[in-house]
Formats: sequence, structure tokens, C-alpha cells
Amino acid sequence: MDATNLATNSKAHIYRAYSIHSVTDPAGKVLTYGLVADYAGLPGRARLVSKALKQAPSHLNLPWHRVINSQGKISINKQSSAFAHQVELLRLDGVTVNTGKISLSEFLWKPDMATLVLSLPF
DNA sequence: CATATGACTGTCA
DNA sequence: ATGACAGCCATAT
Repeated sequence: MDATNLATNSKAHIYRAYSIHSVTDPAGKVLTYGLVADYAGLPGRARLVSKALKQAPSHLNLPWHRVINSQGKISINKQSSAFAHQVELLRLDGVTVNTGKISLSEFLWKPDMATLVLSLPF
């Protein structure tokens, strides 16, 4: 498998992992790039997750807006229109956003044992 | 192969 | 809480 295929499969892994998690992850909760990477079996590849979500085909309907950085902040540049879009989507989810910041202690999704077991097939 | 670039992260001042 | 920084990893040139 060459580098290109590895990257493609990694993205697919992320898409699949995040798809499954987004089913059990209720609107109103968020995850960090690093956590999604862990769930996808790709620890240490938070930046790949951000790229994968950014480039994800729209037909996958992934709730990309529920993924923020480990500091509890939206990673998109404030000047970008996409930033306002993410804020809007999060508010529709019921997530409180203050100047791009979100309280992780309040909104971070903490998977329980059952959901973790359901995700293990990867 | 060398560099540059990110929707990242942990540490430190 | 905030900003600088180095480390990190896949991609793009």
C-alpha cells in the first residue's frame, strides 16, 4: 500500500469512526480532533482528522461542526465565513458558544463503556 | 529530498 | 486566560 492509499484509507477510517460516533453522540455535545483520531484508531493524528472533516464529501452528512480543538475553541479562523457557520450550527445543536469558545466541562461528549464497546469493531 | 502549510496539541512563561 | 513555541503528521510543491 503506497502513501496515497494509506492516507485515503485513513480518511475513510475517520469518516466511518466519526459516522458511528455521531449516531450515539447527541446533538448538543462536542468532541475534539484528538479524540476522533483515537476513536478511529489513529492516535496522534488530530491534524489528519481536521483535514478529513474539512474535505469530507457532503453526502456523508458528517456533523463536522461538533469537532473542536482540545482547548475548547473553534479552530476555523474568525475572519472566515465558515467560522460563523460553525457557530450557528453549534447553537442550533444547543451548544453555548462565546467568542469561539465552548465549555468542554459542560459540552464534551464522554462516551460510556457501552458505546465504546460498540465502536471496537475497527 | 527539502520546504511550507494546516479546522492540532501540550507545555511554559 | 492568553500567547508563543516546539513537536507532530499528512499533503502539496
